[in-house]
Amino acid sequence: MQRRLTKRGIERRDQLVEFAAHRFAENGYHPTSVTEIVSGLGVGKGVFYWYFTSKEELFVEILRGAQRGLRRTQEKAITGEGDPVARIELGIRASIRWLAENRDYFTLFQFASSEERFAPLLRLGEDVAVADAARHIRAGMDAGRIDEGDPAALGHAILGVTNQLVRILLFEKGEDPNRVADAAVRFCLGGLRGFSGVIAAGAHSPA
Amino acid sequence: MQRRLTKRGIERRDQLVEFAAHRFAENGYHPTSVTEIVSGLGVGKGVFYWYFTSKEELFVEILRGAQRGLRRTQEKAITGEGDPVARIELGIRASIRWLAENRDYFTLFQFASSEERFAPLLRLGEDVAVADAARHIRAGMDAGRIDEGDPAALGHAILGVTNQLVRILLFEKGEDPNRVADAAVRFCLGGLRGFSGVIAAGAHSPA
DNA sequence: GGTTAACTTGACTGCTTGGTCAAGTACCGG
DNA sequence: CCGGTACTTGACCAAGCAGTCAAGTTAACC
Repeated sequence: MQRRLTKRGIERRDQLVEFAAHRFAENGYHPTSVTEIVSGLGVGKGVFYWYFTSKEELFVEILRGAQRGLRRTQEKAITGEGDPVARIELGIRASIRWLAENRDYFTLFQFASSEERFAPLLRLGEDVAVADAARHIRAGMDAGRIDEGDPAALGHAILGVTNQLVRILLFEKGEDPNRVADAAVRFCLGGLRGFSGVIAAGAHSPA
Repeated sequence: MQRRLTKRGIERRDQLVEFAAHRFAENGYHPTSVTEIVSGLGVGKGVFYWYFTSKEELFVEILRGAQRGLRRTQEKAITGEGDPVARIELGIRASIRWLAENRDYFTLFQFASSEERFAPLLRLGEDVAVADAARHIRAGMDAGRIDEGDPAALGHAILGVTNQLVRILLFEKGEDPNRVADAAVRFCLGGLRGFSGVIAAGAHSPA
């Protein structure tokens, strides 16, 4: 049950969330202890457990908040745009911008998707994002602008490109977010247009 | 220094590696203890430390072995193919097949890329894979078959699509690996062909 | 100023871990 | 068959963890 927090309590709680998110991203979820989090803020252990029932609850809340933030950013970016393909592009650019500004959350998403206790939540958030994208992809197909295919699968392909280029070009090579977005948009829109026919002989090898 | 192992020792060591890889994938690296690994095999703790100096050393060895296996599979798949675009397709298909057969390693790659002590090794393996792909991409560009762009970035985009579609369509939805490969190849070859021009007005928002 | 509840401290507890090591067993070569 | 080395056992240790809680502090309301 949600306890009533004062202004001071809300500020402390937000501080814990923000600091913990950063430490989890820098150091890993498991290697980061509750003691490290509270020591880093110069407070006692009981403060932590006043606001959260467990370390895991805090982490789940961080993930959920990040997912909401990303989704809001994408929705805001495409509102008012009539062309479905342009909406897809704006969505890609918005998510890349958000990820550029929220590197910690990006890292936490990556970790969470590979640990069974958090993967379902991550998957849920991805499904929401992909369902959002799939609507625009379907609209683009109806307009004859996008090749036939499974909109959800295409949405996931876009997600895969975005995440990988953000991780490599943005975070590891430090390239300009706009250039990273240009590369992602180019590849993804080309991918949505598709590519007919199988080229390679023996591509479907016998089982 | 590499100690001399007997046939029995080699078999035990391989058994530890294989069982640990599975447990790490199922349960997470950190939540899986050395005790759990040796109990699962019905042996004592000392066996583990006879072959490995630490839990971390075992994990690193598992990652390296998996990376070698994936690379060998891709190289075998494209050997003898003259068309660079076909080589790219065959490489994508081979990696999807290998990942389908080695789900545990896929999960471990995902985890490792988000933890700072393992991310550099993962990144190294990815760089090798992408450098391999970039050669074919460059050859395709020289032949006028692939759009201009940074071959390494395009290689990473392919990696992103492959990993995401494998995780979602193959592992979570259980689709046929060939269909997953078809979707990946289609999107990637379309992406390599590129997509000219920026569509959306205001795509480059002011900072 | 007094009362109350939110907020805070940090010692403490029970538990688990990674890693060690003395002693025992198995196997192989001479 | 024996000696030597590889392999094995599992109790033990030091360290650290997540989480608890009695007691103290702060701030807001009357």
